[in-house]
Amino acid sequence: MSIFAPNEYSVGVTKREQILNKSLHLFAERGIQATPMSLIVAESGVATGTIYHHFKSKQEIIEALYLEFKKELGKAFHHSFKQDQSFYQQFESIWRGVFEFYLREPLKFRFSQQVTHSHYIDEELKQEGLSHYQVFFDFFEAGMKKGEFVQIDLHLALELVHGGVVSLANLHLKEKINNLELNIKEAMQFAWRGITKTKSDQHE
Amino acid sequence: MSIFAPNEYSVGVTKREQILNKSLHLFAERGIQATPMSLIVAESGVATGTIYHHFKSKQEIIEALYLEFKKELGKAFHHSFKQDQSFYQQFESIWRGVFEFYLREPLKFRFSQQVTHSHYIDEELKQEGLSHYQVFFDFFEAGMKKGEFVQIDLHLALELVHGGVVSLANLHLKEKINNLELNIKEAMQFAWRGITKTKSDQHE
Amino acid sequence: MSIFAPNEYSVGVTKREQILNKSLHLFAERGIQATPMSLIVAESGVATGTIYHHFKSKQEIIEALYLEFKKELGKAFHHSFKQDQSFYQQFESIWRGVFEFYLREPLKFRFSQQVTHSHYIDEELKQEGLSHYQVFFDFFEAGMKKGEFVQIDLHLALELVHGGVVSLANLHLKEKINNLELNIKEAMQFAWRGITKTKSDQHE
Amino acid sequence: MSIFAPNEYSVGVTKREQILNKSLHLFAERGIQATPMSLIVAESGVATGTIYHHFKSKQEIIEALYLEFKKELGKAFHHSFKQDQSFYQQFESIWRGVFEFYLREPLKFRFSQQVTHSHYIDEELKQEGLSHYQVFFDFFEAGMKKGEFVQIDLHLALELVHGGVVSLANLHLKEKINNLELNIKEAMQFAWRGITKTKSDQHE
DNA sequence: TATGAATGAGCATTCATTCAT
DNA sequence: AATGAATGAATGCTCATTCAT
Repeated sequence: MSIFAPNEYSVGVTKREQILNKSLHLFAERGIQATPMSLIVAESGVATGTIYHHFKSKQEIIEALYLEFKKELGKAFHHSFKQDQSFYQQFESIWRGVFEFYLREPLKFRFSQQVTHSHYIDEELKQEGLSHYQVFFDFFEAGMKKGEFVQIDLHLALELVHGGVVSLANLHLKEKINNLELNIKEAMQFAWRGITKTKSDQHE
Repeated sequence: MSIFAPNEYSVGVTKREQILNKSLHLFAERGIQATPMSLIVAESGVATGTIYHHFKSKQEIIEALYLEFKKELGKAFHHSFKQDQSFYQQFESIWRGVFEFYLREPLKFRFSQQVTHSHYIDEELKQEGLSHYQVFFDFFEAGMKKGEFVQIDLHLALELVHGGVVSLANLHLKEKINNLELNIKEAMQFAWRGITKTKSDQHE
Repeated sequence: MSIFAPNEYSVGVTKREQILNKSLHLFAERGIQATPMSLIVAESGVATGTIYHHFKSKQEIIEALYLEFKKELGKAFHHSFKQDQSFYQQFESIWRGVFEFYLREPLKFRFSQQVTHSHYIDEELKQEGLSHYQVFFDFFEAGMKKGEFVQIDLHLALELVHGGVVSLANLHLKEKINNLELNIKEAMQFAWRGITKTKSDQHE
Repeated sequence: MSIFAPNEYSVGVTKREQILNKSLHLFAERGIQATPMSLIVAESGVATGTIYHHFKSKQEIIEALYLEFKKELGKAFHHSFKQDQSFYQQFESIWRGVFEFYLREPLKFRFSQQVTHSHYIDEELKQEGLSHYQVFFDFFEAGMKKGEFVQIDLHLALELVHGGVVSLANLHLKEKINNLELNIKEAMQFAWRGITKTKSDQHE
């Protein structure tokens, strides 16, 4: 590839990035196991050896993508969080920040869903990712201390709230949602009601 | 196989069932793609040809297990539902019924988690499974009509409520939950608050 | 299969014949190697075991069909041969007899073509079939003795004459021949000129 | 592979050629269906993957060999043809050219016989090969126009003449022919008499 | 850094055949 | 005679990875 005749990939995109981009695409659309290295080679326009120059193995590509995803998800949590707001406003910021990240990066979202529920990433690596959620943990603990939120296991709370974001993103990306804005509000308030204390409708 | 010399598998278990049982085990514990047919052969104590006598392909085993799971999950919804009870009691029955099914059948639960987020089952087959949730849809619609539940897309409601059950089952099976009974109550009430109307803490 | 409810195969056709008929069909149309026993089972409406009750192996079915073919071809030679006719009339009878047999039984013809040029039938069995051509050998030898036919190796003569019949049958069955009657005459006279002595156009 | 340590195959023979050579050998001697890829691997001294690096499938090896054969047969037709000779001399050149090609390349000849009468090559690919025979078609048409040859379908003429070459080559390679030179002359003149017009011995 | 031919263990599947009923 | 579940060696092929250039 001459520098005088840059091809379609050469404009500021390194081979490493080409490989990651195409891998993400293929993993998300076809599934990880249905994406052989040879296909990544063919699609990303590099040679077999070049992939193995940048990544030790297929597993390492998966892990690189996973870590990148977790980092960006962490950012989505972090950036959308605004101090000096009401708990509700903070909650909404986080919820929307993550949801919008998923809609903005549907490939990364789908890839993460696959990886989370498969055996591609070992528990250890999954644990590492937890640090990105610190913002949520801090937010939720503060709410609990103030008596605004129910007393609940932090991890469980994260899963319950995050699960709702994922569910709506999933349904929306599958085009099963008609009125998106309305359902965003519903899903969000579902979680908000879930975590906040109410006096009346407690049972037992 | 004579009735006088039954082998270790012969007590009322057909070869077909042996194959399905062992496949479920291996899929759940090692992952589907990490389970070659040769391993199923070795573990289930049948010959290669016997597997292909009963199932057209590995894919067909996966689909058979998926359909079986969906059917049983449908039963878990159905059997735990008791008419002539308060909405809350009905809700709790369903929630607990499904949750208990997951704890009773952790292999099926794990297998379903894998399959749901992979490309092994096509959309069409996934749609078929929806019929099993009719009990929930009926229940939720009744609650909406009576003004007890929030107005929300039925599928979204199912996902939001079911997502909580899955989250807790997941954390529990990974031994991340200390006080199970307490967290069951919390997760359940998270969902109950989520779906029920409250007067005070609505935002906007 | 009850005697009160004979199925479509039972009218005077034994299972053995069903198997042979369907095998011939499948071998001719798909090729021998592309016809697994399981397909013969499915198409002939018998059980696997039944085939192996009547035939020791797939090879034995092929050989049974081959021998049947050779016998019928022998008959085609024999029956079409009429003594007390001119050499040309005898030649024409044989040529046409064989050609008509091929058109009457295209499946047997195609099967024989496959088998002749493959390794399914060993040389020994092929030799056995030669006895059926005795009629031709006798006819040709008589013609040579009378000085009507050229002095030529008998086997070669058979191949040369028979080859023309096969060529035309092949082209006709592939629908490459427009005017069949004309081309029959041409192909036949090609062979007749070939085997008969002429004074003029010998070279050297 | 260093030039200082060439292995036993490296003298100007690419892996691709090794594979084709050995495949031809095995196909011709054992039959195509009796030649598993594993045997080609073992005999050609390459790895399984290497075969599939050069050929998409076993079918593609067969097709490559078939096309190579057809091309060389075309050359045999073409090169042996000499303009400015009598029709008989042209005929003899072609006949002998093809016959000698078959004797020179018995493996290719046997392979072609197998393939021609099996289902390995589809009609379309067989049609493509016809272009190689143009020399014969031109020669024969010229002879017809000059009134030297009988009026006969070109394809049929090709088959009738070529069939004789094949018959003799076959018998010779099976060592059924004693005096080869004599029988070459006989078979050739059989065809020559067949295609040339004679005044006397026409019937009807 | 980059290339792509070469590798070979491993995979899903086929298929002729056996055998208990 | 007939059945069809069961067998397992063998097949064509895949695919992550290595290595010489």
